[in-house]
Amino acid sequence: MAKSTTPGNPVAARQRGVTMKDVAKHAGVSRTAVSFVLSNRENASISEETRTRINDAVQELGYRPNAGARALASRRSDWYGIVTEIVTAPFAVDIIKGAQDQAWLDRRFLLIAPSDQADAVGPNQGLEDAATEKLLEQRVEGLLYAATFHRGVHVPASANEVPTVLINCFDADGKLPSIVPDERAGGRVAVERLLQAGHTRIGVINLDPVIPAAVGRLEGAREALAVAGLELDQELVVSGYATADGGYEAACQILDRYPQKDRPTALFCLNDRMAMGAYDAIKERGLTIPGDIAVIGFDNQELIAAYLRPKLTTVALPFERMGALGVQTLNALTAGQPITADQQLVDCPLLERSSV
Amino acid sequence: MAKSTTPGNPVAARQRGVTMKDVAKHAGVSRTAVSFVLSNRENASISEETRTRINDAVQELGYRPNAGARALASRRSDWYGIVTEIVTAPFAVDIIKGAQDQAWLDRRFLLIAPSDQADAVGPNQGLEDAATEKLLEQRVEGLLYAATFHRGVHVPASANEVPTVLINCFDADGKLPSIVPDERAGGRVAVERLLQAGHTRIGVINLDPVIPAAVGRLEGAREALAVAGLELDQELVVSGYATADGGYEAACQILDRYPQKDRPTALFCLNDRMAMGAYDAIKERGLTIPGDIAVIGFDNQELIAAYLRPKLTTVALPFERMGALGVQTLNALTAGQPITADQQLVDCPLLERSSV
DNA sequence: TGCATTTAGTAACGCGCGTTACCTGCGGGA
DNA sequence: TCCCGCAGGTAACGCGCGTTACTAAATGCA
Repeated sequence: MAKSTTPGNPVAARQRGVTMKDVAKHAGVSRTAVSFVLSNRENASISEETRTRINDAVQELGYRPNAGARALASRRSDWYGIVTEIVTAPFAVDIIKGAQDQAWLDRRFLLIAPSDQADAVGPNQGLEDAATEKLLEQRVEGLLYAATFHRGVHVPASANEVPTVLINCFDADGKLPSIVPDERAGGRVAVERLLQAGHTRIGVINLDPVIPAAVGRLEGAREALAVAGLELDQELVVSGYATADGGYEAACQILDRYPQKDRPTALFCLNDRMAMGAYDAIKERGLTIPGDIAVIGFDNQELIAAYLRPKLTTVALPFERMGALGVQTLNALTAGQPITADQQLVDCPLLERSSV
Repeated sequence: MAKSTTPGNPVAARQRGVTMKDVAKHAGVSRTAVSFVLSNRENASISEETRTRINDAVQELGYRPNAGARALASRRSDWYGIVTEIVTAPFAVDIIKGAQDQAWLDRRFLLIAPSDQADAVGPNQGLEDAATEKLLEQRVEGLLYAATFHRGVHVPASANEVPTVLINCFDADGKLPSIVPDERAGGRVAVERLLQAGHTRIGVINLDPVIPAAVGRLEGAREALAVAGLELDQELVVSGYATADGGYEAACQILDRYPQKDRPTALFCLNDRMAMGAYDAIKERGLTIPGDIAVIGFDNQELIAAYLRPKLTTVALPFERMGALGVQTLNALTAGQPITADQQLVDCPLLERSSV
């Protein structure tokens, strides 16, 4: 498909915007004067009178600056780009929200480019490369990469041309700064909450044990138990698929394995979807939440956690905050701060609802 | 990998971008020749030899076009803008995905600007106006407005300066084209499915009766019943808050009102969240789904519908398709098609799972 | 009065690119 | 021989703006 614009400039010609030149003519001054006033130059000497005359002209003509031309002349675009699979798999969409809000505050524009990358390792980087390339063509001053779940990733080589920050993922090559949730602290706070409610025998419904989320959260759980002088009973840790069905099955195993007196009185589900399944398993057995079994989740997926009955107490992933921090970090880097491979850990707050 | 864009001299590339002038010098031709080759001009006469020489130079230097400069010179940006509250309330995030994928196919870039507008009517249009303004400063060639739920909206006046299309909402002033779900057909298909499964006494858990979604879906339900020679029993229609709790209570009302033989054998829940609550009400009464009571939802909120047990049969809102259609409509408008206030209705497909 | 500042503004250049007008050779027909 | 036409380019302009030099008048100061 070639460009379908015919030589005649059909559409573009229709709409010619008001330029500085027009404003200048209308105000009876030079274009330079207009530029000075609009950019609020400090050591420009423009009398108060012409200044208002120019501002009036701007109002009357409805002048609107041309961001592209400005970027070209000033050699800075005020744009950041974010490459993300989140558009495809919207689980962590709050990252975008956080980043965009922060960018808006900082008078920057965030260009969002989709990356359909299903797996981090495979050579399916076509679209991701293309997205990065497209963003660089727009002359973004910084790049963000955001993943739907915490993991290591490889970024396209061309990302090295501008400051780059990873969000909810980290550089598998260990060269770029990143912002990730503090899974361990999250696991700790979850189990602390259960301990505080008097539970000492706690079942854990685990994710795939190799992913960073599972490793961190479980370690945090161990730490919390250790502080209370307890140990994590490996028999009470059951892994399953990260779905409601997986959670259901894992919960059944844990609940049916013991006579009532040895049965755990609380379940720590490493994500909310599995907690959703665990609810079913518990209710099926005629047990109540939190009376007989307390449940605590992880992720704070609103649609689940806030709508389960009883509402699910869970640990939130700080997506929005990570997004904002990403932009702030980019601000620092573009301002000249040296690039390091630091990992910023962001707190995962406990959200009390009614299941503990 | 074979494409060695950066390995040459990444540092130099960062400091000052490679321009056409550099490519021209490297290839020993004029800048014009480079421009002609890169834009694939048809009636330009460039020998095959210099053409390849230029392309080689592009590769070797890692030249990347400057989108802003190109837009400035050619007076077309290839950008569309989308103003949306979806970033804030990600329920309908698939609209963005659909729009972005389509834009990508059409070699256009979609700029996403957030609008924090909580209510459609209030004068809280500050942020929305600012977003529109910002997009126009980028010289977008068209605008999309996307809402999280189907309703009438007012768009900022400046939106009239470029072609504008509304998605999942419609112009309260009746002047702009819009793309909305065919709620009525969706309601029809849901009830048809229940009828086909043999249900004739169907309870309806309704939304706020005045919103377009409720009006349309209910009307569709009536139509389907009429075709089967049945009438909608108004006693069986219960409204509630659009939440799981609301659905729970409404379901309780319906289920407890009648002796078993008069009890409806199916529930049509006008959204999935309410269906989620209805599940609880049904299970609490020792009834099974779909054995004793069939349930059908609306919206296809994946996190709910795909994870409820049994999985929820529901009618999907065609967000992705609406997004894509929005971009396609914009393509037509920017290509010169006259602007009308047409409402395009998009089908809501039935998703069979296990609750009917 | 004489000279140096300061005030108030303007002319002109260039950012990177698309585009139009032009220029140069060369082969062929009359 | 002359002229025409065409392949194969190039010079030059302008898109809208930031920015640096420069100018011309008003003011300060001895």
